[in-house]
Amino acid sequence: MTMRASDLDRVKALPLFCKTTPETFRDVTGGAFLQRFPSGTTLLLEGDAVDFLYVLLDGTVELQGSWKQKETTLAVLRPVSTFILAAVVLDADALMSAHTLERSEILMLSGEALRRTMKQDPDFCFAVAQELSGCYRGLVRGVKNQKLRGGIERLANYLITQRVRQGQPETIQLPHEKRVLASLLGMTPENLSRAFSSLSTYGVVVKGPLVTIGRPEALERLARPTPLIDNHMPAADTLVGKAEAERWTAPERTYAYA
Amino acid sequence: MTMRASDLDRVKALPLFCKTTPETFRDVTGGAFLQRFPSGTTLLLEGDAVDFLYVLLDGTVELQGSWKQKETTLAVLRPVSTFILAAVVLDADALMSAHTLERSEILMLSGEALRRTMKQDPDFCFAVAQELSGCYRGLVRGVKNQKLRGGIERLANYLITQRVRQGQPETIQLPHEKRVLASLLGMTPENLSRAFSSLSTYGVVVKGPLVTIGRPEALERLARPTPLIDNHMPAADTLVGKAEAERWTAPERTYAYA
DNA sequence: AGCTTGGCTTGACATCAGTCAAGCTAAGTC
DNA sequence: GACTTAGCTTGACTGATGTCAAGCCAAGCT
Repeated sequence: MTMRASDLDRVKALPLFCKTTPETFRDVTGGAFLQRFPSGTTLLLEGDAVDFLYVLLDGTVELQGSWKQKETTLAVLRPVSTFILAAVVLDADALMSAHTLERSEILMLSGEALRRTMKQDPDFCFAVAQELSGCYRGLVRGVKNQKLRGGIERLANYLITQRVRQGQPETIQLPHEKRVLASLLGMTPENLSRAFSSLSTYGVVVKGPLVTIGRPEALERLARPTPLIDNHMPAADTLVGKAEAERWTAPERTYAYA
Repeated sequence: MTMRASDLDRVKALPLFCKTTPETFRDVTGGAFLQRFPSGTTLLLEGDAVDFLYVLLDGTVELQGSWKQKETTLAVLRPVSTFILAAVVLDADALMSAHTLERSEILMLSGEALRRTMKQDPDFCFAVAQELSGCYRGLVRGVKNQKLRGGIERLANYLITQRVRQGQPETIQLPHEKRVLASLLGMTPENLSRAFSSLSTYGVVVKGPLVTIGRPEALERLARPTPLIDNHMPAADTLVGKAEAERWTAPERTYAYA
């Protein structure tokens, strides 16, 4: 409940809000409240009515879908991110469940206020539409990744993307547990292990959460990343949303393939 | 170029436009033009800049993604549908290519005009946001379908969904070639054939494009459809967009499973 | 009618991915 | 420091899916 001014500043800096007028921002954040959750808390279950737009300010949140005892990770979020925007806009039930992977701080904005404000402020509404477009395109990339590539190729591309986001170091750090990564990549933990070991041929060495990419060129020849699937936007100090990430275009690079 | 008044009426009836003022509708459709394409025409390639919002008025359009000589079908559209809305809103490159599967009539609306109008008319902008949310949720369903179910289960659920959309007849008609269906379901044509034959155990009989579902209950026990993945909205006479389909909630039914 | 074509099917095979069970390792506990 | 636990890894096995090649069938053509 206690909300620091700095928290609101971080929300205001989100692409969704960074161009809104102070009045609109006040309207949307009106009945908002900040909540802290321990690790492993379920925030939302599939099928639940969605009353709030969630903004992750600190910690990690996993979005997952399930069917017949099986579960799959659809996304792993890090601060600062919003989630379940689409369900809020349509005032519909959630299609995925959300739970914390670490102790997290989450700001909850009234969905009703958000919809009302959208109808009043066209600039804000446009920002929402842009954010939704970005989310949509992120999912299109995900479907292509899933349907067109095999497990090892997905892992190889994941590593390359992480390397770019972390500033091209020789050794990158996996941002979450391997079992979560496996689920995100659409494979079992056992298979992820095997995929890692088969990448040793390409100079990849794993040591706990640390992955050293000895020969990036070799890995890229296998992975064949393309801007039409992989968003290689580097991590910036500026906060960036799904929409901005989608507007960004890759610099000249050796994408030799269609 | 020749555009019938009835064509515009059908566009106006789309959920995107059905609540807009005549002025806004005129603004958006201002520089629009209608074009006819033969079967097999490529409308758009992955990576192309997107200058228009496309509205399919007649025929069939396939959206696909590709990587390394492989292609996969992301959606098959029938009239009346819009496509590549997200790319238009962000003024970004297309992530999927589009081509006609039949002779088609397509209305092309200026993307620039659409974005301009969104910023002027909050109600229209809201309708766009709703449509985008619907598209997003459709993709979430698609990812869950792909990652959580096996090939046979995907086919079984596809058949059940078609049965609902076609008004629960005993025999349904596949709306497109089997090779397209295979790609849509994320499998090879060979495997689709085998999947069909393994469904014969559940009362499914295939005769060309006609599929008879002899024991729907048996098929449902295998398929385990759920409103969190499958959108069983019945085909209505009223034109329906992605957003409306998402707002619709399933009637009481025997979803005995989580 | 005979021919050609494209789409679909079938079989044999190779490859890939999931499952089960056991063992390893590192972190936290007492 | 020994114990416990959770996460990860490894191996053997099974089942699912892709690949290649051949054959079938119906539609359209000459």
